[in-house]
Amino acid sequence: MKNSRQNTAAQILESLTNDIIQGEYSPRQKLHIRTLKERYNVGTSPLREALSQLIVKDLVISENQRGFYVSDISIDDLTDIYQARAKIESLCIEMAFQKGDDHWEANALAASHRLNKYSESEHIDMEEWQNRHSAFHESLVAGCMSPRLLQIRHSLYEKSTRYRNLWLKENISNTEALGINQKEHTELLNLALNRNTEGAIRLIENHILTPVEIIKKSLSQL
Amino acid sequence: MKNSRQNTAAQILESLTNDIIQGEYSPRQKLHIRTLKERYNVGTSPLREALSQLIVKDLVISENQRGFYVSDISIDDLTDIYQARAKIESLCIEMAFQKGDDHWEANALAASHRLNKYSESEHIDMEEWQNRHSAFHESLVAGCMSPRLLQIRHSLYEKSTRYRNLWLKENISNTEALGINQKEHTELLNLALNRNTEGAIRLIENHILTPVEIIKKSLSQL
DNA sequence: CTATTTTAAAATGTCGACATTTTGACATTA
DNA sequence: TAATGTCAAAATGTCGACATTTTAAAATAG
Repeated sequence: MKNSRQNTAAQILESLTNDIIQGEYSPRQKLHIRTLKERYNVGTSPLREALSQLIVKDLVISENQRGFYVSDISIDDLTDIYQARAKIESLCIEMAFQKGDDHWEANALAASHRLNKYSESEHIDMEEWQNRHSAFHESLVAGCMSPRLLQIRHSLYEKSTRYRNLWLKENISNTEALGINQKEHTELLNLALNRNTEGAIRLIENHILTPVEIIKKSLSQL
Repeated sequence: MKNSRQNTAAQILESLTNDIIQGEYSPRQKLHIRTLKERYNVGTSPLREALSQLIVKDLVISENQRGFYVSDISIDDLTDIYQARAKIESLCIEMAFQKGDDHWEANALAASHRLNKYSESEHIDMEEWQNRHSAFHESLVAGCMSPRLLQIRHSLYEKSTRYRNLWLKENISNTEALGINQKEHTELLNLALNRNTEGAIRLIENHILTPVEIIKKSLSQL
């Protein structure tokens, strides 16, 4: 298998993005070209191209002649990202409430159902739950019909995921927060169907910002 | 002069970003590696690293084994970008009104003064005017104190500049729009000093969206 | 004459090599 | 002992070369 539809650089970018977000590499960690080449079995060029893209994505920084490092984290940055996320999500929700049509409602309803059913099931696989969870929220914001805002939303989500995973590493699987969430989700769906903008914004901002204080504590213990 | 503090890739990135935004290359134009190498006097690696970064910045797209192209433009994209810009700018303004302190006010006042004085001067250099203009708006949003939102704002601004320059190429220097703008700017400053959020948001959204219809017309004639 | 196949030229993406710079251990000096 | 200087090893960033793929023009067939 010589060629997939992606070139090597694009593949490495995916892997590296994932590995950084998942905490495979720690903040400020040096990313040695030599080591990465061996690990991902690639040459210099595609690797450096991927690292270059990660710079623009704010996951990596570089200093001339001193190589690449995983971006640092901080409580200030954590706060900033989550607050920006909350505002952008509100914005998308508000626009979706104005523009959303029958299909948007139907898709949100379906996504909510999929999340609900899985949340009530016996054994819960966290990854699958995450998928259905983000699918539900995505179904709601999709109604805003703005590719750029959705793109911004995604990039902020990626950055926040890094912080959340950092915290999850220490607190393996807390299923009790899940129940609380579930109520919020069905409530959010109803607010959407009733086009209750104010209520939805209040709820979603709270929904997003809730984890911040918990993660802050984990973070300040490092 | 062998080394500046920047490496070659970073330098090319600046040049290329500028050249694409300034319309040196047209939308959908093929970017031949060979040609670019000669034009910027660089080797393959740093050039491709710069192009890789431009992909993330949405100014360039690439197809595997088929090279790099300048991103396409469209009326839908134009509309989306400007509307997203208007919303983000409003958001920054709103937060700045809440968080802004005396220094923020002072800086805004100073920037407004610099813009005002230059707008009234005899001979106006467009580039200098642009600098003072964006400096004024930046002084206002700076009060939001959110690096991430300001970064998002900047990247949207860059993208919109490309469309505006596309239009400017056909309509060289229209100074009458400048007078109208000037009134809006002093009004915006007053709204800021009085923390009139609603008024400021209404004004700034209008201020940003005004050029859209004009650019649309230019664009649909291509 | 149009449509398909063949073929040569051009372009892309990847690799390894190399010059330059940084790093960090060791020696020298105050 | 602390501070500075020296030097070899390691790492970075850049280049040109090459295999593979795409492109587009010429040749062939229907």
